Amino acid sequence: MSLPHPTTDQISLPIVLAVLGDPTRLAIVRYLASKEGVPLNCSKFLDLASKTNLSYHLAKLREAGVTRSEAVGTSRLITLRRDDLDKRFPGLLDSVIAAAGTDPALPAVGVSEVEVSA
Amino acid sequence: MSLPHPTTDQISLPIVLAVLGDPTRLAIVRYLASKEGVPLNCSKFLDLASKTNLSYHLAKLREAGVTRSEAVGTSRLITLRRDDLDKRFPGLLDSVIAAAGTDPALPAVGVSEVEVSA
DNA sequence: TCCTTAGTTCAAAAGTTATTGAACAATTGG
DNA sequence: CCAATTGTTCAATAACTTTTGAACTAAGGA
Repeated sequence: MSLPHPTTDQISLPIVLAVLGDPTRLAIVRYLASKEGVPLNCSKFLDLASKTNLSYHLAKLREAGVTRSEAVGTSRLITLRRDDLDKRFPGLLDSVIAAAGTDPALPAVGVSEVEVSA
Repeated sequence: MSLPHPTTDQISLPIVLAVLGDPTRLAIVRYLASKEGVPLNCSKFLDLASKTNLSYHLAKLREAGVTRSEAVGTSRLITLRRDDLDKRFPGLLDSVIAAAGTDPALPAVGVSEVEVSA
């Protein structure tokens, strides 16, 4: 870990909700959740926004305590802070992700990599 | 009912999250949840914001589908749309309200009316 | 070393949301 | 009818957020 992250008890509910209230960031979180445990780098999200803009949104997610970003070489490995979020706000992340899955207005997650290694 | 409300399936997750991400509105929702079933009028929230500003925030909550506002005389009776939210996004409202209860950065709810009729 | 890849930073512009006060409308009680 | 109560609307402003492009840093491979 290298970049500044809030500790678990510094995570604030209104900030988490506001951060997840942005469609781009919600899509990022859904994608991370669908690949739970697999650290992803920013390039995985380039279909969602420009590189600069992604940097901005990923920083927001990190600063809110929703994701963890670890610098590895020139990459940032990004993971969901599921354990910490579950500890701090039990059930919240699960219900948000489940809700996103049933909101027909939101795009299906992970559509852009249809069996890449088939 | 008189003012425009979205139907249950028009309720959008990012909009609900963004609306609940504002501290004033989150406080309103927590208060409504603590008085579940009792319709409240705007004056109950005057400690949270000015009258004009409340009108704005209550309209946001209504337009997002979080609350229902019914015009009765010169009052608006405001209730949580718990049934609809639970149907649309199961568990979401509960986990948000529970999370708000355990976030020490948020004020305790319903403090300003300490047994009014004691 | 030089080039490429991965991502950040900065400043500007664009867009959105929140807050305010003054004026307004509608209902109710005297 | 008059006045008070309840809440809305409007326009202005303030404050924030998002998006952009150009310039940058840092690591890794040839």
